[in-house]
Amino acid sequence: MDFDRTASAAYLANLLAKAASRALQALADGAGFAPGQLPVLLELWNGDGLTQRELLDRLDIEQATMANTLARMQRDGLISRRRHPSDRRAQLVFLTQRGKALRDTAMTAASQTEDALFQGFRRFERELLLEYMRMLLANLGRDPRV
Amino acid sequence: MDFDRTASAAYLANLLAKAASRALQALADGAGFAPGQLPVLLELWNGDGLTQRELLDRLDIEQATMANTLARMQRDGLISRRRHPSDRRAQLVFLTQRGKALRDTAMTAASQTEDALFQGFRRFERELLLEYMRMLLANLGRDPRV
DNA sequence: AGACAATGGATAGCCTGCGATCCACGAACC
DNA sequence: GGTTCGTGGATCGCAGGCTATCCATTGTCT
Repeated sequence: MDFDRTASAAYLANLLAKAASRALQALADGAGFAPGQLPVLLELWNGDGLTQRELLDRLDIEQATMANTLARMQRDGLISRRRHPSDRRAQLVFLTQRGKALRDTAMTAASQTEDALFQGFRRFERELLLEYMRMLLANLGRDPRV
Repeated sequence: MDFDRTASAAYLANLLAKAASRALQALADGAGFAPGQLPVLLELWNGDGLTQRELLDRLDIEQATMANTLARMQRDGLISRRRHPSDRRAQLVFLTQRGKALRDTAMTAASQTEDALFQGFRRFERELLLEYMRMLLANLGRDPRV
């Protein structure tokens, strides 16, 4: 009883995540952000002034990871944090000018990565693949909700 | 111009890799190995006594990562290393009894993870999805060769 | 008001990934 | 035979995941 790695969705997903991250990183390096920061940036471009908790509710990463990612983003000058007006435990996360200015470049980098991935795919194939992936996630109880 | 994370293969692949790794880990923890060690174990069950270099040629990870993974596996008592008979730079990697004994448990854990992933999929859908994922990898120059 | 539970975040320690370096040995070439 | 180049591995420093804890504050309940 053998186990063929190349017939394992878990293994291929792992390879794919690594490869896509490297591809994105190649574009992101010059722009001044890291792949792991993109999801956070996407949320913030959609409206900043959120607490860490609110960001957490929108992304599928753990609180500890978020805390570290935000710390790196602050170090890199992408965000700043201010005290919450009424809850002294919380902070609000805002984009800096640099963070805001990154938007177009980063969006382009993300789109280019997607396009590279889907070279040679027909539209319906692309849609189907995405749908399958969402089904796998749902099977693991990870609905990429909304 | 928005960017919908849930319509991004890169993002979904990332989620999928994380979720699958967690699912596998839940099963692997009791068995005594870590998810990242599975690919190496699979190669070694297929025939041990390889050098680090030979393992590298068969897996898609970098040398530094392999060195660390092997160190952890040795620490955990899964492998042992002996000097290469004719090349004093190299070492040969062998499975310990514990490493060999893990095989059935680990294979089962891997299969169960795959089955969980593909719940509700028809056979041809499963095949198609795997094929699409391999195509994406090929587009990034990462043919999971052989 | 006081006690206790719940919540926002930070931190520590681990795994898995990467690139860059370094060291030791082997191979090739004068 | 010596110099130079290449190769097998280890190590460092960092990103980004995770769980488990801890701290401070807020909320709740009597």
